[in-house]
Amino acid sequence: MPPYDPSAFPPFAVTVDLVVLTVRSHSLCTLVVRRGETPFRGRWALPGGFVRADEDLGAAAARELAEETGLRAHDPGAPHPVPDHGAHLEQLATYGAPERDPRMRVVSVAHLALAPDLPAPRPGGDANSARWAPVEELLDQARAAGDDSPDALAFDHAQILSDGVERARSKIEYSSLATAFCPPEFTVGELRRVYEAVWGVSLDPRNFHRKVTGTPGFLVPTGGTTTRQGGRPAQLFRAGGATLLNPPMLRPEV
Amino acid sequence: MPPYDPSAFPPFAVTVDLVVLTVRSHSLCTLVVRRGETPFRGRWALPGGFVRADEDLGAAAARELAEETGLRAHDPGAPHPVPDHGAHLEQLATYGAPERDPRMRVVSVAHLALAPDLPAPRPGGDANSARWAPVEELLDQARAAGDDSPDALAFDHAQILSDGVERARSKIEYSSLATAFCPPEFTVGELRRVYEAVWGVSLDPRNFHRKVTGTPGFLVPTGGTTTRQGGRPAQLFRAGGATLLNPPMLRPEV
DNA sequence: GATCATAGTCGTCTTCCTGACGATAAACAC
DNA sequence: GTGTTTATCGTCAGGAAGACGACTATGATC
Repeated sequence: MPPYDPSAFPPFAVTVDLVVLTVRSHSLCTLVVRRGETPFRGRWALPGGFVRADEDLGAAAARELAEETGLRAHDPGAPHPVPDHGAHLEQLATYGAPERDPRMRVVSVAHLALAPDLPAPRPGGDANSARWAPVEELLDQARAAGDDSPDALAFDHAQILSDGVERARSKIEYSSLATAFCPPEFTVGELRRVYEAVWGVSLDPRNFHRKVTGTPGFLVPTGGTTTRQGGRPAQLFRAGGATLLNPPMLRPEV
Repeated sequence: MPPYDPSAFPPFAVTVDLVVLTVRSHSLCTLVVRRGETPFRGRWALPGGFVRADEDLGAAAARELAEETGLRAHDPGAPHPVPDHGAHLEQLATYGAPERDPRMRVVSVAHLALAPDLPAPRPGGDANSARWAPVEELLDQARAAGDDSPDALAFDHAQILSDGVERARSKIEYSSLATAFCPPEFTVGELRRVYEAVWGVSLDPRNFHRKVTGTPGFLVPTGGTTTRQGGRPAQLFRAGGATLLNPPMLRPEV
């Protein structure tokens, strides 16, 4: 089979960028790394890198995630849920404006990862340093200072982050995805605090408890209890097999 | 600024593929073109093509859509809705498995377009011919005959089509997107038949009427009436400004 | 022109879900 | 013990949806 005519199409570089979200001290945080190279040297950016020649897009995202955080990604397409507790990873969207990278044509396939609270990030790859930053802070900076401010994220990463956060906010409404922010065993209160942090609202503990325990297949009790949040001991649960929440959890109007 | 080191990343070709959906004679249909070139010569495929060197991804999708159907795409990011009746166009997902194209590494950014019923497609580009095919027929063939059957879609297009249909099915639940399948003025019954065709169910006309007319901003009456569906004359409506449907339209369990 | 078929529109009733909130339970700190 | 914190159960009113009856206005058929 003859190869394609190389003049028929221009060459592109393809990268993956990661929006890694977690909940730390009651606020939604994302992983950012400081760029050590031009362009945008010294600015914060989402972790990411080039897709290798024989690598699938999802595999590239999983590799970058492991390099930056040590997390193993769950493959949503796997026939059985992976028993150990890795991160949820899904494709978010693809960004390919011609001038988004000043040096050449780069198309970036952004991915969204949701992880339970992690120890401080281990710097790796081309990053001088890495940190968990509250998303509100990052997005407010981009809105207030403009994209050219030294506090703003590099490239179009503010847009990618914004899209990723919106995806997470809407997806926990109608799926069990919020459990991806929790450790393997968790209490109803811990799950409620995840919703509160992601949505930036406060929820009625009694109605929330009724909703999540009344949805078949959403939570399965492990039998244990814990007092790690203080107060009366709470039942421990694992995520059940149900992935869709029907009817959905309603996000309160602001 | 020095260019990137070319050895740091492998070259990719980037294409856009289109899932163009419409409702014809009470069933959900998609546009497919017959391939005139290897690979998969003679097989049906989704329309698409290479992204040009200075072209944004959305612009490439809009260009391909216009070439294949003559439709102009609405830009969802535009500050005001475009008054004329083009198609809804949005990015769907990106497919980049290393062997998805046998000749070289191709990453395809799939887009989803929703259009009102159109005249027979005009063949264009590299397609020998084009047709509207019922999606159930196409997907059943892929499932029954396997991907190597001559009836199956080329490349991974059965997967892309399946993802696009699922996106459309879920998105009309909580948005006013179903109006994109309708002409500029339409009746409640015509809108209901769109939902019925996309979901493959039948809906109660009375409850549907109550739901869509009771949601503020969803439909605005034009004052006219029509009897083009037979029976009692029905009020004509245009799509209102509301894009989100809250609470959502509930898809009946199968 | 009467009858019929077709489609549209308005109501009613029951059931389910949610939001608001009272009350009780079981731990810890002092 | 008292107070504080968190968890859990229960009650009640309001809203939305499913099921379905009733009526209306057109064109088609006899």
